[in-house]
Amino acid sequence: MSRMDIQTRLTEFGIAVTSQRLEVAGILLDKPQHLAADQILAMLRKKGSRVSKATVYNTLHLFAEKGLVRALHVDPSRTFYDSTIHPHHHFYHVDIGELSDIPDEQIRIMNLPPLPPGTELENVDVLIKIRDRKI
Amino acid sequence: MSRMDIQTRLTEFGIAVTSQRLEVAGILLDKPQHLAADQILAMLRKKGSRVSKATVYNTLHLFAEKGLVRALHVDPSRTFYDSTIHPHHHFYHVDIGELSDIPDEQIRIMNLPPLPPGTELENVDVLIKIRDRKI
DNA sequence: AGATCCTTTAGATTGAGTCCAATTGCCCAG
DNA sequence: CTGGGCAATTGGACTCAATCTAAAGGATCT
Ligand SMILES: [Mn+2]
Ligand SMILES: [Mn+2]
Ligand SMILES: [Zn+2]
Ligand SMILES: [Zn+2]
Repeated sequence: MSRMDIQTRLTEFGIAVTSQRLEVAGILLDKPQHLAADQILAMLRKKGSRVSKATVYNTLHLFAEKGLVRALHVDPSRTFYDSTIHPHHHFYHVDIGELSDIPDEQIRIMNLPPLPPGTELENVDVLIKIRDRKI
Repeated sequence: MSRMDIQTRLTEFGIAVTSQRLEVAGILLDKPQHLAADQILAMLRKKGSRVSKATVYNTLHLFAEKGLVRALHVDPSRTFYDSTIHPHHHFYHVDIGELSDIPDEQIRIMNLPPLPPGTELENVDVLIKIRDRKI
């Protein structure tokens, strides 16, 4: 995704463009992936970028709030940000703590229960936990 | 659940009985609920119990490992322990950060995708995120 | 009693995430 | 241009769930 495309993307989602936001988006939106804030910060630093930790966190919160990326709470120790916003579900490989997208989008949930009164649906997450097969 | 029942429960799950473990189990297994370690610690302290923080954490880890309770990673800030181990799914009310069981157990997932090679299924979690209805 | 082994404990430490007050940078009115 | 206004950024202090450590406690056996 080119610098220009990213700029357009931010604007589409109602996010004011700044150089720091372009840098963070440039890393996360590069491909379908799940990255934690500290991983993004490390990648920025390796590139020689000087974006601060506070800004990385602020920016990811803003992106998630505006719907440009999706926050995932799976690993108990940190929040992952998903560059894919098209609805999809995940495998979580518990032995290695790694998250991957479910290729088959055909998962369907039958008999969705009635929601508690006064509430509305935000979204449905299916998380399939897998582990190494023990022979 | 009586003291004696809890004792039996621990033994069934291969957990050596100690007074601290009975106290922690006494609180968590009291009813179907989702509690974080610090909530359990606070409840113990209010009762005048002297179980240490380290023991509460050790104990909950042990319980989850042995299958007596289930750890849930939903709230990004802490781990909740579920006293219900019968397979079931959850609502997560994002506005108030509260977890509740889905009453209708009839949720069914169709078209479960093939697992990555060399892995086996551990379990499937469905998390339905809900929020206050905006009029 | 002593030896062995598991469990508990206080307190220090870790680390993701948040907060804050000061600074920077951008945009526009005069 | 110029400087006032305002959002965005920043370093560093701070929070707090969770973990670690090394010492003490407790049970069981001989
Ligand atoms: Mn957050
Ligand atoms: Mn844990
Ligand atoms: Zn994904
Ligand atoms: Zn539950």
